[in-house]
Amino acid sequence: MNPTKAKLMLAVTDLLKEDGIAGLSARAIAARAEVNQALVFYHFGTVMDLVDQACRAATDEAAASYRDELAEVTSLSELLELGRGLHERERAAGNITVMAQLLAGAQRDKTLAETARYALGRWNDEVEAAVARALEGSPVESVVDAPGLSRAISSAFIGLLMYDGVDRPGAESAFASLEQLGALVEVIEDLGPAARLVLRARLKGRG
Amino acid sequence: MNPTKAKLMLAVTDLLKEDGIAGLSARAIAARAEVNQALVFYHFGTVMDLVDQACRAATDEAAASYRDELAEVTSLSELLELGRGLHERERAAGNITVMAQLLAGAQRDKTLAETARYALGRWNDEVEAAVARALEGSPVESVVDAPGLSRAISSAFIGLLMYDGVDRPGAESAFASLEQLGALVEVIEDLGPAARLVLRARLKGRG
DNA sequence: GTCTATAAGATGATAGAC
DNA sequence: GTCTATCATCTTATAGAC
Repeated sequence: MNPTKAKLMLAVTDLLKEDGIAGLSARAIAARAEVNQALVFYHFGTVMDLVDQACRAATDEAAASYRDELAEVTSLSELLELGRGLHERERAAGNITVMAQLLAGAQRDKTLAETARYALGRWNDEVEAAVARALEGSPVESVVDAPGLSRAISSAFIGLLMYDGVDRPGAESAFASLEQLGALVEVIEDLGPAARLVLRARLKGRG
Repeated sequence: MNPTKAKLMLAVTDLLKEDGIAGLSARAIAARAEVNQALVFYHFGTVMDLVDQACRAATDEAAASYRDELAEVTSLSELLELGRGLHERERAAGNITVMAQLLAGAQRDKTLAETARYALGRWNDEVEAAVARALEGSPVESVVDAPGLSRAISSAFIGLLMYDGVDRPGAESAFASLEQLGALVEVIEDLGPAARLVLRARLKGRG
């Protein structure tokens, strides 16, 4: 990989984390990378193509870095614990912030929408596998499916980190509540077989 | 209210819903409002002041329109049911999309961050009251608090609607999973007093 | 209050020297 | 591959006619 290309791609995600998609421009990116502005177009053709490649690469890297950790998850309790740590780290790392800004920009730009879909999918590949394992043998297995739950977790993280950007205490209390509801599910998970049957019967009677 | 001011303010939220914060400009807003570009500055001084006023007004109106509905909520089941309808309607109305774009833009602009904080707070005033009522007497009352849960619900909605923008089926399945987990909480809510005590005891043993 | 015209600067993108 | 210089076009914002 050409060092200038690498510098430009890194500058994109840095700026996305700090300033968001709104103020992103070829000149801002080049300045951040300490590189001549014309090189953006020499190496990537258009600004959007640079953003696309930078975000895909960053997503691949981020997903891979969480891969081993997610691979060890075998229960909802472990998933919940991992979520707590991930939330803290993501505040500093900003991978989810990049995704949130991608989603915000996707409304306008179709190229960006495609990039966002890729990032969402890539991220989900890792999360869904862990969720599926955590759900296995759990009494809530018959209630929720792994594809849906993993996407719910992802979107909740995205919403939470955006909320965090303007109201940190509020986001903190929101996350605490979600954790407590998660603990509730854990309690159910630890229920005896008799209680499980009662629960399953009651849930059957609903939507 | 001056009709030109009103047209400009409406144009802002329309554009925010359709194109997002990224492409927003005085000229685009004026064109959408079918009004001369210079009138943006005559009436509002700066573009950001126009965006600020437009979003605050739109938030007040949206929150008020949901107020009566939220006022009738007295249980988690009702809250869950309202959430399903709200999700459908918000996809068309776009009030939450406006908030998401506000949050995305807040990363860069401090004025926008203040606007986003206002919108989040205004929205929360309505939701938290309903959540507090729904939680009253519920067995989960000792587990989650209304301020935290209402903010969790808000941020989940924001994340879900952003997800929806690029992957509708994915967002749909995510929402379905959250609903099913909500149904689980409902089942717990309907538990007898003996089961409640067991649950409370088990939860005490945790964080 | 609304218009035209314009200033002063930022933007994406390209041509051509090195 | 990198630079300077430049393009047409876009941006916010203002001055002044009506």
